[in-house]
Amino acid sequence: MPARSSGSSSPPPSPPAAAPAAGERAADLYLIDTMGYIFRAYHALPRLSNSRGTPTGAVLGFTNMLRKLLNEVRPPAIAAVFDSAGPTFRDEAYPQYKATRQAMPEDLGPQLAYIRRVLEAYRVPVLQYEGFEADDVIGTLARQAAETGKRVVIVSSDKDLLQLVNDRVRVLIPTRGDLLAGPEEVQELLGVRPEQVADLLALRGDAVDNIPGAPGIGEKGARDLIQRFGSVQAALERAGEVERKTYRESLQANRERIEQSHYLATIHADVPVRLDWDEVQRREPDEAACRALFQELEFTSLLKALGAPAAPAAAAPAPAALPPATVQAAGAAAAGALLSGHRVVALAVSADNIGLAADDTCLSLTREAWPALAEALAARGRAWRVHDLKAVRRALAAQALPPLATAGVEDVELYSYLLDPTAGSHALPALAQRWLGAAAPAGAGEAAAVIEALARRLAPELEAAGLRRCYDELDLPLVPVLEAMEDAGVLLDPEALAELTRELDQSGAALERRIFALAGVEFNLNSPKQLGEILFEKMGLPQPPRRGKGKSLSTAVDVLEQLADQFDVARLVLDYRQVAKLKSTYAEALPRFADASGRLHTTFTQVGTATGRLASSNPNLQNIPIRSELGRRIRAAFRAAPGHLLIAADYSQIELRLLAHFSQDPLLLAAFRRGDDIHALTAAEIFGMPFAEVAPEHRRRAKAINFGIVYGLSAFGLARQLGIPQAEAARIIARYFDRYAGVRGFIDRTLAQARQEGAVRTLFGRRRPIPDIASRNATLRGFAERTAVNTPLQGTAADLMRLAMIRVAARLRREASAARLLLQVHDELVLEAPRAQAGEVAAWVRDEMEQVTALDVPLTVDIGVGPNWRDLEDLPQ
DNA sequence: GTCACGACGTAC
DNA sequence: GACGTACGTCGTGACA
Repeated sequence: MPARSSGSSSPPPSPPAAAPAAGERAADLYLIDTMGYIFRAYHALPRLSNSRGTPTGAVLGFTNMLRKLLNEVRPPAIAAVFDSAGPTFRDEAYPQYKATRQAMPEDLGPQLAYIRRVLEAYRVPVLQYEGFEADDVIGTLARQAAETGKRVVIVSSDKDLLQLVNDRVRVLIPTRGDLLAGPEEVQELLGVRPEQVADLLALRGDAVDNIPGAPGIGEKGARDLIQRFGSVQAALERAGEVERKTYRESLQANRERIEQSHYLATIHADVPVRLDWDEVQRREPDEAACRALFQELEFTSLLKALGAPAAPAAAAPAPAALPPATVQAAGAAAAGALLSGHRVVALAVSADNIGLAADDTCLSLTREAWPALAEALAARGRAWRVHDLKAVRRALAAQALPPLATAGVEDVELYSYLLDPTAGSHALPALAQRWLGAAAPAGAGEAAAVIEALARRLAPELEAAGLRRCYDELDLPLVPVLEAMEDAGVLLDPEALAELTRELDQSGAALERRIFALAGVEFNLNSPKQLGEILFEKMGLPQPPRRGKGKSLSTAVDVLEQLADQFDVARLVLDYRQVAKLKSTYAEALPRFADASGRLHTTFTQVGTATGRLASSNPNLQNIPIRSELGRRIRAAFRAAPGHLLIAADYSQIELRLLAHFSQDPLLLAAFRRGDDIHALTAAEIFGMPFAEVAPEHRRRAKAINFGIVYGLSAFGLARQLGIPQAEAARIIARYFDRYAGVRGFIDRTLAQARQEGAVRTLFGRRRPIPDIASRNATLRGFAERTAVNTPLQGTAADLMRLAMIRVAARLRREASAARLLLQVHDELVLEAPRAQAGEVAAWVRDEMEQVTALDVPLTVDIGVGPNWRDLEDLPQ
């Protein structure tokens, strides 16, 4: 199989400059869904025209896409497919098909002739067959090519064509950042397998293709139904089982229409056309014809590009060496040979597919080969290379294969994250593109090959950047800890939330009535736009300074707070907002995530933040309310299991302690060593008063300053936060730096280092690039500077917490404890322990956390133990 | 209807 | 211009 060339032996520059070109020979044949693309380009671009008034926007958009494809991918064979000019068999089957399709916009029609001339100038053959639509022609040609072992890429933004995707056929979606969709991406994008796309569209409909779909069933409903029943036919037959009335009745009442939709959505890959390889071989563009055409259209930038010499080949990073061909369907013998011949093996596991790679071989395993893999997984002394270890371990468990031991694993996702946490996606296709200049892998064998190549490519980078220790001691060992926490979940009391929902409903409705009465009109209270107009225009409240570039009047909490004393309506809106927020985001939403036993399993993302913190989603359990009394009702619904207690352990003032450590400021160091109330002390210092005389208001302002310092504060920001004049804020800040000169020094040193290295680091060496630190744009630079100051503090706190979690998890195992880690909320850990052991576990958890590392100030941990996440009793030191 | 985005608000 | 890091909900306007 012609697959990839092994490419040049010289590695790409490091890190890769700009956007690397797509991999050479990512496929053998490229088929463009021409009209589909043109419609997108037409709508996406402004209505350009040349000096004679000829509309040119769609032509330009199409030409740019085509040029990029030809130059960056250099397809070996390519064709632009058009729909039949006359009626097709679908029109005959369903006369109403396309009957309602909107007429082509009047300024698009004339552009089609130009687009054909563009294709002619670039010498890209046009395929158009009377009686057949482009989709069916593309489907047929792709099938024919794939059957002979060739790889095909379809260029289209039409969801319909995703049904053609398989191991050898992928869809390049220009409107989604040139996503190259293989079977896994289709699953990710649509939630169904490629062969179910037509079923999905039959229910959901597709306006672009004029597929009506089932009324009342949208994207989500269609996906759920197809996932549940497998096909539209099954969904129709078993419609009676559907709980949701809208869906059930729509299925039952629209059977014929849905079946028709399915027919229309199904691509017929068996139309009588034949792929002629000679015809589609790529040829060099006719430069003279391009030049003439671009002159006529007045495409000056394209003309300029033509004039320039061809891009030097060295500009693009050479593709890294990838193993040549995937041996499809490798049996036990091939797998056994690979495994016994290599100690280090890359492993990719998807839903039901497993790939292995080592050196220059990669395999997609058949079921027969799984026992060989199982044996290798269970053996010791082997080093595995993977992408997303947590997911791989889960996938193996789902297939009842032995667990993958964590030690020694190379996870290229974590490598990528450590090398640049801000790099954007760390998903495998993105890494393949970014580091190898290769297209997204299509099957499990190829995925393993890409992982193998990435591991070889990134491991030296990791060493060079001094990040090996972070990987070995923090990021890798954390993986199984997070996996266990997600698996454990946390018990939710749905009745408590149902009761709260009822109360919130009532008070929300009452607040709404009172607000409407004051406003004299009913409107959508949830719309900031409408609310702003009512408050500041109709009711004449003093208008806040308009924020940002938009002309909307801000109704944000700090604006309304200012008005709340004077205008009842502002207070009522604030109260309504709180009620609405708690109801929609928490009280109603959380129970929907609970499993059959009532537990909530979040997903912790280890590579989701710029600083090294974790992120939590689906549901996010790192932003459960705590500050207001009503909000704490939500927290009270997080319960310990029967016979158990929750233990919450949080680092006290960890970022300010780190500030003391980094800055070596004598006042801060002394304060933390004495165990002072740091905010009260700051108040005494900046307001020049004895400690004993500090009033709550002083402390509040000092607390805002302390937080501000950690966030890289400005006088403007502090003024807004405290609602004081900017000049006063500036005086307070000046006074702070006067008293805490060490902090000034820390900020200056950090900024100097950021300017010099273009990056900042945490105590453990975790690195974050700060590219804008040298920007001439003052806004960008200011942002970069604040980031540079904040990241070492926030990031070091995150590192310490990672280490503490690893230690706590290790001790739980060592002691064979029945307690479990459940949640992490940045500076807090939540555990669940049998009642009898809770006190003892709490005591040693505190100890492990406080002793996690030695700093120049003590770390202190506050511990609470109780039946739920709100009612916690302090465990004294 | 779908989608992307901004406004807003919750946490640390 | 707007003090750091996240994620979820809602409304909106553009596109279909």
